[in-house]
Amino acid sequence: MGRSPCCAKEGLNRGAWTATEDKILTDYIKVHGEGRWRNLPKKAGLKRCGKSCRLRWLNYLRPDIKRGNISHDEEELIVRLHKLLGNRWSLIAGRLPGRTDNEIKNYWNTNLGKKVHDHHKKKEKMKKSKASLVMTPKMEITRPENESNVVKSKAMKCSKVFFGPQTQNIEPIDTTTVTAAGQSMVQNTSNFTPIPSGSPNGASSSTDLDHDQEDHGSDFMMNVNMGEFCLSDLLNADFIMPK
DNA sequence: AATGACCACAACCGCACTTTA
DNA sequence: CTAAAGTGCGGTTGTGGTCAT
Repeated sequence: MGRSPCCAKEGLNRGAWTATEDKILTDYIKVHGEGRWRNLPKKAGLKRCGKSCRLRWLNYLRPDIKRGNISHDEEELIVRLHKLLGNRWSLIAGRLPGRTDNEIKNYWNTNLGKKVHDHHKKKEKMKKSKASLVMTPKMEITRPENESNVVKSKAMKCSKVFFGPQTQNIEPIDTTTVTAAGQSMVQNTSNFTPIPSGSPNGASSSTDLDHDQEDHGSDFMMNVNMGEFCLSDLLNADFIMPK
């Protein structure tokens, strides 16, 4: 089915936004509210594509945007949420008040991604040196680098919950609701089992990026009620899938 | 001082999902 | 029910700033 392009490219401004454009957009949204992005530029008198306006507003002009460095706590939270959710930046951003998906994505790509990657490499090295000392055949189950136990991003908004065979005794989770903003919500989060730090299976320290050992549930699809997590929970807990 | 490499981040693009007529 | 419009999301690119040579 043919689709008209989101906006005619001719005669539209591109690139960095000027202060005047910002002001026009902000004023317009203050009066008319968000939404109707496609028509917004025309009505507001902006020579911009609607998408561009939306992005500018969401990532930069919104009054509740928190600017400045990502704190250590936020960083830890991002790492954990990424481990859990993969590249679903909007969901991750939803747990970090004032932060945008774009900001987190950028931060990940420039900082955390590298950190985690390096960390992974270190671990691989250590594993290898250990393995060369004591080598048993079944230890050679390897997984591609960076593979995580997460639902693939862009896979679609999960509205169904699927557990692998080992989870059959789990009570069915309530159906999910998807809000207009695309945030998926699950009413029941009890299927996430937070393991307190220091427990046999848990990571020893919340500052440690090393959570590889929790590669449980690699074949599950589930929705997460992120609305019920809070920062402290996430910082003090690791996630495993129920068995 | 000039310039090339690298980094950070804003903005763009295309696809997929949702809503509407 | 279906097609088209509207919107959101994640990946990628472009650009300005900083650092190293």
